[in-house]
Amino acid sequence: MPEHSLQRVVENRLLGVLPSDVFARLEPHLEPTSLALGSIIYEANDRLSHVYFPTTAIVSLTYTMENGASAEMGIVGSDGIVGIAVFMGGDTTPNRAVVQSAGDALRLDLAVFRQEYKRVGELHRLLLLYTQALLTQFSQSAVCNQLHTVHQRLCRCLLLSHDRVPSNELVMTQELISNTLGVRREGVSVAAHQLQEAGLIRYNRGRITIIDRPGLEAEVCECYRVVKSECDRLLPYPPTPRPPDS
Amino acid sequence: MPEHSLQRVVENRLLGVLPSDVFARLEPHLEPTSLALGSIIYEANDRLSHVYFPTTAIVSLTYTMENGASAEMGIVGSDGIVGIAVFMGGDTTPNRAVVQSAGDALRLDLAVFRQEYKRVGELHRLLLLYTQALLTQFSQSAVCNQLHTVHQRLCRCLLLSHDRVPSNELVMTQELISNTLGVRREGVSVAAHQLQEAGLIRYNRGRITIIDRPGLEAEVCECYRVVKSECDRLLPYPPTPRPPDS
DNA sequence: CCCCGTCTGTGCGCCAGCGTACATAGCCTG
DNA sequence: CAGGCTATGTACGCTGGCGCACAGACGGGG
Repeated sequence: MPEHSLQRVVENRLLGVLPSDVFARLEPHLEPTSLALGSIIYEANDRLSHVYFPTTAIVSLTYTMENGASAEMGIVGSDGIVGIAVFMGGDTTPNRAVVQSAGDALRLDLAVFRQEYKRVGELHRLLLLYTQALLTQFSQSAVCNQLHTVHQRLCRCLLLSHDRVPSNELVMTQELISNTLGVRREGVSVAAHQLQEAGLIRYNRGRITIIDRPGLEAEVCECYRVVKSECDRLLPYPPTPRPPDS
Repeated sequence: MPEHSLQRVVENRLLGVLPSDVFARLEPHLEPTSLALGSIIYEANDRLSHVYFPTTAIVSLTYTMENGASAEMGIVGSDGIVGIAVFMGGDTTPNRAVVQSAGDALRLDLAVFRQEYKRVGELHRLLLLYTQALLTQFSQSAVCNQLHTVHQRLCRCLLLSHDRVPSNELVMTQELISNTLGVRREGVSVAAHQLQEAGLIRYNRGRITIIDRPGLEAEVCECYRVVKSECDRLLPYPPTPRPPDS
């Protein structure tokens, strides 16, 4: 059996494209963790003790205002890492990380992570590329929030989430979605209802099933495609594991 | 005279905090350029030949939709660098860089820049810190665009611009501001009129003068403070040159 | 099996900002 | 100094989304 067989079953895109020697150094320290819906990985200005590589969970990066209102700037799933501030040098950020769809992640101790990062090798390179992809997410959120309707933005949210999860079912409530879109829960309710009427999704008490993905793609604004294609351009899929459309 | 005397008169925060040996290597290649109002430094997906360190100009990073509508995700002034994609590894980004307030910049050839960056020294460290500050700008734009009024966001735009320019006068038209805020020009017109009536600013055909800065700070949303304090936390001012409040 | 907490649906008055259309007012140029 | 271009002011009807107030409706626990 090939020495990197373990790597193949690791369903995280960043870990999946690491050279096997780098992965081998990290692998003993990767600790499986399950992330519950709505739980908070870090608060604004928290110092982290670990970084997280989601596998089936989706984590939403949001900012919460003094008055309690909140909005999202980007999401991290099996394509990325939670905790970029620890390698960008600032250690903390003003946003918080909330689990938006329940699932699993691999967490890695900060000391181990930093040691590997300092080698300025492939991990370093990949993380900066990922950070650029995240920058695109952030910027497109700014644009989309300003120029598009709740309906369009809900489609974007569903598609981005679907891309980062292995199944057709998203475990997320309309309440949580409204916090990330920065709109009222009722607004999400009517928009979701329309999508269900149109036969694009089905949902029930916190479980959303994507039924007609091409249909959603037809309704979504160009922001989704910009983020998606930039993400694919910057971080190719792993060579052998599960292809994107399987 | 100290060997880094030239550095002191360089009114760019990033260049200003470089160790003098690093600056000495770059200095011969820094080429003064003047940036005209509304001119475009790079288009979406352009490959750059230089990076730019603004000194008195302000550059707005915006995305333009297929239908021509646009919105801003962040601005770069004397605190930063235009062209982060060249060191993040992606080479291009989906946004464009437009000169939002006329002024000057120092430009640096890409080959020279990359050579210094590859040393993974102080320049490398500072650029990643700056990128994190920019990430905060992007994310706060996403939040602010969703949750705040045109009035508040105009104040934010004026204050962020004022922070990045040595004088009280901003050379920018309401038309350009409306492109960055992603709203109608008429909307900017009424908001600016209110600020003038309140005695906070004065303006005339593309020239805006900040009269009452504390007054603006009283009207702006918390987003401004978040960006400002994160920026100051991550990138301290140069030790000796011009203090921030002079 | 029933109860209660959570999740979702719906209605109504309100307002910020849009789209459109046009008016005025500086500045530059001839 | 006249004419035209650019920048700014104003008005009006329209609509997306807000705030609020409830009304179901599903599902897990006692």
